[in-house]
Amino acid sequence: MRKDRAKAGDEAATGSKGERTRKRILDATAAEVARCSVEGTSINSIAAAARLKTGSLYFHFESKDKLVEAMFEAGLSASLDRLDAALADCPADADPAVRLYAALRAHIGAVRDMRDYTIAVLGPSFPKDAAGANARRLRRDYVARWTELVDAAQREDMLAREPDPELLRDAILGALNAVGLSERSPETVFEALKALIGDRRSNGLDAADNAA
Amino acid sequence: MRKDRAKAGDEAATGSKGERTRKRILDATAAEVARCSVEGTSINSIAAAARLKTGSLYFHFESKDKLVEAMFEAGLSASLDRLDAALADCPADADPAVRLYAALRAHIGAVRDMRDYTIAVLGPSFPKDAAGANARRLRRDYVARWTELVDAAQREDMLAREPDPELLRDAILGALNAVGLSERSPETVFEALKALIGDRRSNGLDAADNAA
DNA sequence: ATAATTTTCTTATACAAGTTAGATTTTTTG
DNA sequence: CAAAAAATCTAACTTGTATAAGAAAATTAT
Repeated sequence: MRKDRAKAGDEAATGSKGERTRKRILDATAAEVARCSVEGTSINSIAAAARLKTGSLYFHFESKDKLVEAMFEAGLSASLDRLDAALADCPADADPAVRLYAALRAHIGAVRDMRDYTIAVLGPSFPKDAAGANARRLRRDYVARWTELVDAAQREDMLAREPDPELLRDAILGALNAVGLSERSPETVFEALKALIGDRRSNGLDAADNAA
Repeated sequence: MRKDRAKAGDEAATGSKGERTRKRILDATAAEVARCSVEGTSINSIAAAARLKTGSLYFHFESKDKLVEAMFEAGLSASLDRLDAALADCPADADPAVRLYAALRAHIGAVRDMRDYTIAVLGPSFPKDAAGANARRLRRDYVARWTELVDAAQREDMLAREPDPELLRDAILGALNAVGLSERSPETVFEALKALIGDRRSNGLDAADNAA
């Protein structure tokens, strides 16, 4: 009955007891879902990971589906917030490469800081079709940001113009997801993606590397 | 008790009745796993999709795990065969771009011709750690081919040299998987990937587009 | 066609998962 | 500290799932 206020990034042991265990349950859900995908995780394992008995979960969430959905929403809205913050840091009229690189770093940073949530949400486990209207909307917003970035990059000839922007966006996000979860340092991962995506304007050599 | 002979690409209604239903079961498994991931699919739904009663599956496969594993093996070995055939068609000393593009086309073609198997195997559902030693070996072989391709491309300066080849390979495969399942025509998909990957030697304009 | 064999169906069992309701404990509040 | 509220536990019930064994049907060979 209580309105949600818990975000995925917080760390301190703040809020009432209820809010704290609610957060613990969401964290546990993210961890389990990241490991076993949504159908593969039982509410038993979630409860165990949250140091609760199975039935107790139902005081905080009315069903497994609602719980998973809440976890998705928390992860997605945190990722989206980070992305928007990063984009707000560089002016809208900045070079598309700068903005695109900022987005790459934001995504990689999100993976680093909220690994389980990110894997659950952006990674293999996410059920593109099920997963509640709210989560779907957040995810649509997230990829919409990338569509804009790619589109702008194409208009400025940073990226090839021929391919459909949405196809190119999916390819970039696919690469990002595949590599974002790697063990390497965020910088290494970022450099690899930058090298893959490239910049048609700077022929051969790299030049535009001025990010926030 | 019968040695396996059914591959994933065959289409004709050939072989004894047992082999035909065995194939039907594998197809159904691929379809269900592609839709719901491995833990999400019940042996009931597989049986239904194969027009059988649940118990009858156990005449052909001794357990759900073995069945899923057999499906993985069929899909992987078919994909690998296609990739190797495509690579055999262009000489080992061909330009790395030509070989890389051939591999891209082979992968996209595999997705097109055996959609469910490919989604199950290369897509989100595949359990990287579980899934039987045999399937794991096949998958290792598959990505190994790509490592070689990327490595060669880096040596010839088609791709940037700095990024770790395995990181670059993962990024490319990630893009490939994300976009390979798209509804667009294989050519469109291929062109988008080619544009993303690019060729550092042909600055700006495209030139090397002579594939098998 | 008849027998042998292969394939499929039926039925039963055991277990795990999601869920609920009520008792019990903990936390908060006056 | 006592009463109210919030949080957790216990112990069931329900359903679905994987699997096994034997009967029934369909295929194949003779």
